[in-house]
Amino acid sequence: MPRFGTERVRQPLGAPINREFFARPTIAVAPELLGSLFIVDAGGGDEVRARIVEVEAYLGLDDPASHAYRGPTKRSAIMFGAPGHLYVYLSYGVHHCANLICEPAGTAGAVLIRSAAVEVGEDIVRWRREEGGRRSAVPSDALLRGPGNLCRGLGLSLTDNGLDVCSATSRVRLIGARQDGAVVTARRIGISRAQEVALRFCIRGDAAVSLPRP
DNA sequence: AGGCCGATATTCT
DNA sequence: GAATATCGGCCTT
Repeated sequence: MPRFGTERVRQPLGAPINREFFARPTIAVAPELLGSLFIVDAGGGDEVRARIVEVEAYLGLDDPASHAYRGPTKRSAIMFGAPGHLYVYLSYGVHHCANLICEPAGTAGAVLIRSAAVEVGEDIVRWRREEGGRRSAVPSDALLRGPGNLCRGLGLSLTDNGLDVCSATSRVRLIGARQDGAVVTARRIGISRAQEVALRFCIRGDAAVSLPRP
């Protein structure tokens, strides 16, 4: 086994991200997901593609801000399961949040996808974010800004919980891509415990990153 | 530019 | 009963 935090799994550019990539320490996976393309089938042969610009790492039994902190529950058990799967949960009973499971099976960890920039399918996203029966008029950069908005714009909900993003036939997939911008770290958003650790990773200066921008 | 609030599922006290 | 990995609207500086 490689030592914690030192191993490298190089992603073939433009190719699907494989399970080995996710079966590593969450804290190593999180920043390397920046720049990757998140792909969601939209029905009728259409798809939405979005470039990930902001993520947060949520660790396991030693991270008080993680759903896995108190061990597996009905909701959080998936965080202890196989890597490369989607963990979608309902936040405040209203908004969905999407995560990618990391670490080998048996060890908990997940990366929360906080924000992305729409590359393909902007009109589909605008309709998903409709307000008052009309397509959303928010600026393009804000369509998938924030974890709740991201799930709404991509059409992700509890029915997508557990999807294998490493499967070529899955409704939700990922394509690896190198990102050239600088990665900036910051403290995680909206938590009350473990506030001191810098486990939020953003592409510096990207307009699709949520506020407050580091 | 920032504070308070309501909506409300899951989990914890 | 209270807290929470949120968001948009409405209010006050």
